[in-house]
Amino acid sequence: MSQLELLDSGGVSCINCTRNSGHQHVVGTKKPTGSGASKVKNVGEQLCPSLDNQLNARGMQVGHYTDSDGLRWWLKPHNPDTNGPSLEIKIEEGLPSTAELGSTLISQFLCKPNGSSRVAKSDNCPADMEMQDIYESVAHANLSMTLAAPSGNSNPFNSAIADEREQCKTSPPLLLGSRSRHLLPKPPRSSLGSSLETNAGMVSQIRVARPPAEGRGRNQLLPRYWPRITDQELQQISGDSNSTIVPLFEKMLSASDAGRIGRLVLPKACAEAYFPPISQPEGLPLRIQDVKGKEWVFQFRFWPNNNSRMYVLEGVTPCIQSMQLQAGDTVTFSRMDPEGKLIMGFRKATNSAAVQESHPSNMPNGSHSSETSYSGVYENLPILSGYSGLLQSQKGNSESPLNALSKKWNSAGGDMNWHNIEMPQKRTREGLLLPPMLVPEKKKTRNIGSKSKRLLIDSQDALELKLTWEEAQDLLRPPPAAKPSIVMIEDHVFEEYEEPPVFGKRSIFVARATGINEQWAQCDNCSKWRKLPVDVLVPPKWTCADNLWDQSSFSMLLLGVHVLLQTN
DNA sequence: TTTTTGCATGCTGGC
DNA sequence: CCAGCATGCAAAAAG
Repeated sequence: MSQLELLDSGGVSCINCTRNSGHQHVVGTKKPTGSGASKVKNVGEQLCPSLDNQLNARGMQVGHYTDSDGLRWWLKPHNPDTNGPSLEIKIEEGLPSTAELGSTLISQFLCKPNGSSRVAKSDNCPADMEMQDIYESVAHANLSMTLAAPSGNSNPFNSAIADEREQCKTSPPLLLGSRSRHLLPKPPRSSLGSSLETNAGMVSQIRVARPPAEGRGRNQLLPRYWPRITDQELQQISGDSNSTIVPLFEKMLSASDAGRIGRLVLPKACAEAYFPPISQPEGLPLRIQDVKGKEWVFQFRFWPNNNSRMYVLEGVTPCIQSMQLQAGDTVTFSRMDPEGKLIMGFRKATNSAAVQESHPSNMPNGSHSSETSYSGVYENLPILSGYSGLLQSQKGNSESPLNALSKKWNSAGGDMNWHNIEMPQKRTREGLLLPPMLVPEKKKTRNIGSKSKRLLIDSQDALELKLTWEEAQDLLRPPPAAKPSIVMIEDHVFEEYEEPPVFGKRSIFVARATGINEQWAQCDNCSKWRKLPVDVLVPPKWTCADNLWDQSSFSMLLLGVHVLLQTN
């Protein structure tokens, strides 16, 4: 087992022993080469200026989002310093899962009536044009954002590497010149009008997969590793300090990761992008602060593997145990700039079926969410709670969105099945046509393979669809010039925008409900609108006679956005 | 005998 | 097809 040494690092609390300061956990350091605990010591003062400072100075930091351009921000360069060094945005592997799902879903909804993989232009669709911009920026632009090589030997890890001598000796200066940089977009913010702007604080809690911070390598991180962190969590991490928290990546723990071996396999691209470069298999000790403020030193190393490398963090068991993590939970890695300190957070997979067996969700409405803990703050972070909207058809025989979706879910040959809209997996539903987020997948990720021992389920997918709708809300906002017509549904006033961008046979109506926290559904029989409990799942076919009150929640309806699909 | 370690194997998803 | 990665497994080390 890994050695555990306590070295003087000052002011670090420790839960494995009762003392609160003056020592430091050093784990995973038993190394034949001697690059282990015995070599771990306090990192010296910064030897190299941090590139991140430069980046931050260029507005590249992600700690604070103030822009309100919506999803476009995600996918477009954000370089306020147009006179700065040459930047190109690189989106090599695709969109973040959320953006991918969201924009793709919307595009499928709105722009792909024929199931085309391309986004068709639509001159009578301003929103479409916006989305098309997004798509084209993604589809065309192999946007590579590379910061021109800065001078100097910047090292953002100077406070994370436990042994700076080894680092400097074995690792060349970061290949900053080749740093591929991913823009750090703002999370999608609803621009749904004044009624929602009053809830800006809530919006900041939207959990989105953020395109990761600038990395060193050229490898684009897979969206599943993109950090999902809310603005609120960022603020919790940074606290009142001037530090900027840069979400780096996250990883769902596999059974192996969470096992007793104490080896956390790191995604190669993440390791190479955000952790210090290592040239020797034994790697180097890496100092990481966990959510409780404790500092751990893990051995960051790699194994040769098929002419490649397999990066691992060794000695994570005590840390994982202290966080009470298990397979399916997610660990997150962030960097605190300008110190360059690595921060390790976690998010419990409360919506994991496997985890639920022992940790049923305590969400009062049964909605499944995830909880991220940073800096010792562990609390439920409601993901768009407090609002529900309507996702129902227009009156008459109009096909509800859910209907449309469910049909597609069950239509293998449909032109808008979930596979086509780039959900991670095919979405075939049985029984109640639940939205994907509410139905456990037989095979959600590669973690759930043929091997029964693999326990993981993907807690991200559910979130992704939710985010899809969050982004949908952002995308479906009416054109600025659109003037709403006021309609009354029951006693509630809706601003209904009926400047229908026509996509094939569908028209889109976006209505903004003002000040409601209710869910309404239209009876398929009598066409009358009924107020339903927020937590009720509304199936595609719903009549007043249906008793739905004890169904699980349907949290796709959020922010009071009323998305109406109408068949022309 | 148990645990740790280093590598191998094979599945999976992306290209 | 191939890279990535979860996990298996055997050898080495430790108890």
